[in-house]
Amino acid sequence: MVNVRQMKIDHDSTADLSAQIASAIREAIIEGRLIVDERLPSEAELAENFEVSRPTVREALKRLAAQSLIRTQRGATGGAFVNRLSYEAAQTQQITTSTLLLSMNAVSFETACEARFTMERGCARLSASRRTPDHLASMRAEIHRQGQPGLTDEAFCASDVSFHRALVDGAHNPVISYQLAGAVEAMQPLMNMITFTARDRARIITLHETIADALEAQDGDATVAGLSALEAETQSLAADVFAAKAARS
Amino acid sequence: MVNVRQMKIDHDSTADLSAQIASAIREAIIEGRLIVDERLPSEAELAENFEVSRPTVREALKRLAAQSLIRTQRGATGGAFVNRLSYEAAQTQQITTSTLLLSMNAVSFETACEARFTMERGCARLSASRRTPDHLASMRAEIHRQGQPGLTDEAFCASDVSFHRALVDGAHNPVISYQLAGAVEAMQPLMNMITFTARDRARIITLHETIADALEAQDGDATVAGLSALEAETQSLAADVFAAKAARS
DNA sequence: TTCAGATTTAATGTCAGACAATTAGATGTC
DNA sequence: GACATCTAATTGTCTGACATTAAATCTGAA
Repeated sequence: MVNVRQMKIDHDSTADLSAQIASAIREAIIEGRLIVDERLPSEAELAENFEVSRPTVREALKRLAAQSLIRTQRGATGGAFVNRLSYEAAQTQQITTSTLLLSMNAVSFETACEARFTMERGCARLSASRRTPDHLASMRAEIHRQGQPGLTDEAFCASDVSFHRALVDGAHNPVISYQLAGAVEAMQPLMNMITFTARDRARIITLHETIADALEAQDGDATVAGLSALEAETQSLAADVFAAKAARS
Repeated sequence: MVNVRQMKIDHDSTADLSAQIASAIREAIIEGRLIVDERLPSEAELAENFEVSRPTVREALKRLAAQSLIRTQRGATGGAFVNRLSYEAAQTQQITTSTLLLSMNAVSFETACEARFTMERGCARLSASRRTPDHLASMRAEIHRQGQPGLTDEAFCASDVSFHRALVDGAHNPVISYQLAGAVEAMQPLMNMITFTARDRARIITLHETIADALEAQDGDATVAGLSALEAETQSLAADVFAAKAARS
């Protein structure tokens, strides 16, 4: 099972050697030829096997480390080990990628918002049937926070994100939570561009309460309806804000 | 706007210098202090600014390159440039991460399958109202392929994935397509563990036809119902297969 | 004047060798 | 047996050099 030692790369290719090496090892991990917690050969050995220098091997390993595919440990029994990709690490990456994707591609608020609510509605029924008192309590706590005077717009948005994540987590399916984390969190920078008047906040809070009530009653249809109403409210609010901005400039 | 030149790191920290440098630059990109296509200072300059050697800077840049945050170009006017994260690159990353997450964490077929169908149902209504003849044609083509004799199980699964991606793309929302790509594609390795009898395939194909018909009729409710039936069928099929496997061992 | 080709130059890509820092385990001492 | 020390293996970092690439510049001839 010392597969890494048989891997070869093409020295005549124009591509970076470190990129090629990283790809080769990445493939081995994805295909299961390298299993979780297995130790890779030392940097010196890898350098010899691939017939490159140690710095080149190190660049390749750093690429893999950036994707959380490996971790490194110093010392006598140290080395590079295949990492178990945790839900947490995967979520962090997902959020970073989603956030950048939205901010760099001029994705309209409308499109991103629609995506988020569409997927949230998908898990609304599951959440309605599985939500625990814990999740309800988190949601109620966020609603309460949202109503407090003196709250900045940014804090209001952050609380909104927490509210929605609690809703999603209520489905008790870690894969859903992971997938939706990106969609929910990536909206925050876009939401932060909006100024919420007291009336806006009141309307949103009322809808949040409607949704929480529906979940408490384990009423899937009502939860979906509440989310749709919230989407409509959010979209119209954003449309007003962006129209005003466009008019000013 | 030469912000990178003012960034500093903590040389006394136990953390890798290259990781610190990568984080600092990553933050700058995420926060928009470095904009798309902007050129970073040369490796030599970065080394001087951060007070580290060039190899250390290079390791940091490779980390960022692995996340598609930057690209590098050789030559006189070359350097490292902030990358526009494309939907394509983001999707590739998402699929890799999702696939690894499922394979490394012993996620049950049941959980992953539920996640996928839950989110697909979310976008079913959008797809029903927006699908184009193109999408319908792709789906019909995949259904036809699935019915061909001599098709391997692997090819059957691949076609199933294509069918579902066409359904998702029918929503005409790139953010949804991106988010669901991971959920849909990551199921493939799990599906590949199943052996499909001719009768199994026939049942699945019938359900696929039901779904395609519902989409063609722009009937959201029927699409959702079709997906639910397909989920039930898939789950019971998988349950049988895994029960048989457990009994044999 | 203009264009093709050679030259320059500024970058990244790669290499070799060295030393520092860290850590597990072996060794030795009380 | 417990504790301190030494040893060895490994990653982290540095220095300096050369190779490769590609844009910009210069040069000379049509």
